[in-house]
Amino acid sequence: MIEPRTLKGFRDHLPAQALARERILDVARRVYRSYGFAPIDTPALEYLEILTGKGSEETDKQLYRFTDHGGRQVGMRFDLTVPFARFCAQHIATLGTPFKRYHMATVWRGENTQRGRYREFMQCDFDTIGTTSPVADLEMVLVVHDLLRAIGIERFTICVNDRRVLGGVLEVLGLTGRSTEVLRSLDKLGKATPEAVAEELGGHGLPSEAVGRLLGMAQLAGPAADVLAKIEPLVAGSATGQAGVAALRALMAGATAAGVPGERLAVDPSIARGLDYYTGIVLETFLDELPTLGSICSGGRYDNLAGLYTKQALPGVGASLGIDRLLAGLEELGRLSAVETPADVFLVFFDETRLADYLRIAAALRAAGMAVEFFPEAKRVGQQLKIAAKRGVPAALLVGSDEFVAGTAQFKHLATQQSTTIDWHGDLNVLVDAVHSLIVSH
RNA sequence: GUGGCUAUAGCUCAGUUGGUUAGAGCACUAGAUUGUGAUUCUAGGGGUCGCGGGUUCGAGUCCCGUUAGCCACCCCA
Repeated sequence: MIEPRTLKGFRDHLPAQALARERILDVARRVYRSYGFAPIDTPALEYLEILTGKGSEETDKQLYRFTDHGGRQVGMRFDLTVPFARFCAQHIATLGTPFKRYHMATVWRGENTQRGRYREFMQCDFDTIGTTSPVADLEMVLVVHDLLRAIGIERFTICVNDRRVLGGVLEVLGLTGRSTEVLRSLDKLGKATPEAVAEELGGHGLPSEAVGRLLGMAQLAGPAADVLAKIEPLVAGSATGQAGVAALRALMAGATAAGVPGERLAVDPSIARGLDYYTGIVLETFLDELPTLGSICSGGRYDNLAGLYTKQALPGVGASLGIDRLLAGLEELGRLSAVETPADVFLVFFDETRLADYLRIAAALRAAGMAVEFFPEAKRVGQQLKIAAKRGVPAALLVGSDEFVAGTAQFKHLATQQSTTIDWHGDLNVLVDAVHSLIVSH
C-alpha cells in the first residue's frame, strides 16, 4: 500500500473549508468587478528567465524550478505580479491604458511553512496600470476596505505608508542608498524591541543620531493627521519626502470622503514591504483580533511594472488578498461555518416505489433555484435525517407513501426539528413555492 | 535554509522509575424502534503507539536519524 500523504506546505481542502474558500472568492470577484476590474488568467508555468531576477534574491531561492520534457528551464509562478508584468508587455498594446485587472490563482513558494504560510496558496490580485493618478491609489484602499467588509470582517486595520517618506528621511540624514537595509530593520518593529532594532541599525554603521530619528519616525502612531504632522519636519528639505507626505495626506482625505472610518485606516511609517519594486504608497492589512497572523492584504504603487520585458513604462498600483492566510485566521477565530454542503434541501428517499416522483420533485426544486440533495438509498429515515443534519443541510423534505396519498409533504428544519406540513395536492408548483418560502423565511 | 517544541484510534487526550493481550470520552457501524436525526440501552469495527534504526531479557516510554505540524530567524499572502 502506498501511504496517502501530501507534501509539506501543500494541503487538501475538505468541503467545509472549500466552501468557505469559494465563498470568499465569490465575494472578491464581486467587489473587484464592482470597480470595473476585468478578469485575466496566466499559465502556472513560465520560462524561468521570466520569473528570476525580478524580485529579490530571496524570491529566486523560493522558486519551484525544473527542466521540462522539452529541455526548457521553467518555473512555477510565486506571485501573480511578475506574470502580470510579462502579460502586459505582450498585450498592453491591444488592451490600452489605464488597464484594470483582477487575477485569482494559485502560486507556489518553496519556503518553510508556518501558521498561515504554505507552499501552495492562492492570491487574489487586482491592479490598475498605465496611470500615475492618485485616484488609482485611493481606489486600491477602497477596494481593500470594501472587500474585507463584504467578507464579513469588521475589525481590521489598513496600514498605509509611502516609500518616499522613508526615502526623504534618509535623504535628509545623508543616507540615500541605504534604504533596503534600513527598511528591513525597521520592518521588525512590533516583533523585535526598539532597542534590538536600534542595535541592528547601529550595526549597519548608521550614526546614533540617525538611528534615533529613524526609530522615532517608525514608531509614530495615533490618528493619521497627527502622524503626518510629526513626519513633516523629518522630511523638510527633501522634495521626495514631502511628496510622500502629501500623497498620504491626499489618500487619507479621499478615503474619509469615500466613507472609510478613521479607525480602519492608519498611517504606519514602519510599513515597508519587502518587494523592491514598490516606489510610492504601500499598504498592509491586519486583523485587529489576530495581528500576529501577518498581513492578509498587501500592495502598493510601482513606477514600472514591466521594465524587464518592454520599453513602455507601465506605472501601476495594486494589492493582493491572501485568501489562505485569511482563512487560517478566520478558522482560528472560530468564524468559519462547519457546514459541509451547499444543499438547501435534503430530500429523503422514503418509498422506493416512488422514485420517479422524488426525481420530479428534486428537478422542480432545482429548476426554481434551490440546491437539492436527494439521498440515493431508501435507507431508514432516521439515518437519512442524521446524515443531513451532520452535513449541515438547513432543511429536509419528507414525502412518504402516506403523504403522496394525502397530497402533503413534511418540511423539517433540521436545526430546530420543527416540521411544517405542506398541502400541495400533487401540484409541483405549489410544492416548490411552499418549500421556497419556507427556506427564505428561516 | 538554520534552531527549539511536538507526534498514541476519525477527533480530543490518558498511559506511573522501560515490564504481560495499549485505554477513555466523543465519533462511527448494527440492533432495541419494519416512517422521523442531537437522549437512553446493547453489541461491534477501528491503533505495526508518525516512519526507520539502535540500546535492552523486554521500548508507546531511553538514544540517533527521518518525515510532518507548531514556534523563532529570514521573508512574506
